[in-house]
Order: sequence, then structure tokens, then C-alpha cells
Amino acid sequence: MMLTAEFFNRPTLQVAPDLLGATLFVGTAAGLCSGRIIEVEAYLGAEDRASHAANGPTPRSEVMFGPPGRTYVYFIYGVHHCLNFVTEAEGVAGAILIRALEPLQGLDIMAARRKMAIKGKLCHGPGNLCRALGLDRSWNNRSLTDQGPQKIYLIKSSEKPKFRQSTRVGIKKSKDLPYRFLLD
DNA sequence: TGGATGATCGCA
DNA sequence: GCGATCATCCAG
Repeated sequence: MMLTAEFFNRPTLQVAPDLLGATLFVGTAAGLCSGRIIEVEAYLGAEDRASHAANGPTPRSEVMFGPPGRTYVYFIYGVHHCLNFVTEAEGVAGAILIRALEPLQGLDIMAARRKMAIKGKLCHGPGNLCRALGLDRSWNNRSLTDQGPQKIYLIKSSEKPKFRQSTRVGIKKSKDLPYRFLLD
């Protein structure tokens, strides 16, 4: 079952665990890559000081306030890109950061982009994951239902995944909120 | 443990 | 404009 806007049009903290186990597909000229989502983090609005949306919309973060089920891809530390999916109704900020995948298809393409051997953790860490999938800022604010040579979409797993919850990684503010979700 | 490396944003 | 900061990664 393909995930669309209505799946994301819910409280972010409900969507985040439901996203675990889903398969992410990214198609480019190089071919199709996919992987199972095994780690995510939720980012909310004003109540979440670690969120890019904490101080209201800005040119970068306005997509987080936009309609659900779209991508939010940003550039960080002058080096890395990070992939999110926007949650909640239009006007309400929320997004889910994809932190790790278990690679399923296109491992050769991912390994070439990462300049590493096919074995090992090709898609662990939000920056590494974007590198492996070939995602950059041109993938920001994309719909999951767009067709064409370049596409990104999600297929939900049928089973209800068991997961662990913990605090988020690499933040200074709101660091005690348990908004990180990992597959068991 | 700190350096890479550049966009972003609050504040002046 | 300016500068502190940053949802990271990896070498050493």
C-alpha cells in the first residue's frame, strides 16, 4: 500500500512509529534504490525547540508548515543533506527525519555513491542515507505521488512493527524529548 | 575529540 | 550585513 498525504495528515508522534518498516523507494537516472526504514525522529512546532519550525516559518522551514506527505530535504554542516517527510495538516508544523534504512534494492548504486564496498552500513545516518540515495536540495518539497524519471515514494509494511523509543541524536535543545523511534 | 564546510537566521 | 550555530560524519 502506497503512502500518501492522508497517512501523514495526523499527529507527527503517531506517524513516526508507523513509518518504521515501510519501504522507501528513490528512482533516478542511475536506477531504482530502496530500503526499509529502521530509524526515524519526529520534529514538531513551537513546543519543540530543536525543530527548524520552532520559531515559525522561515524560507527553509516553511515546507514543514505546508501540506502533509511531501519531502523536506535540507543541507546541514556544509556537508550533508537530510531527508524528512512533512506531517500534520497544512499550517501545522511537523516532519519526520529518516535516519537509517536497511538497503533492499540498488545496493551497487548506493555503494558507488558512497564510494565503499556493497557490504556494510550503506544507509545508516541521515547524511549517509541521502548520499547513498542521491538526494540533495533539488529533492526538497516533492510529492510522494509525482511520477517521472525522478521519483520518491513509500510502501507501508502490512505488519505493525515493534519499536523502541529514545531521545534524539545531535541536538542541544529539547534534548530530553523521546522522539526517536527505532525498529526492534 | 575536533575539523570540514557553507547555508541559515536572529539580531544589529 | 555579521557571526554563532547547526536534526553530521569520520579521521586520528
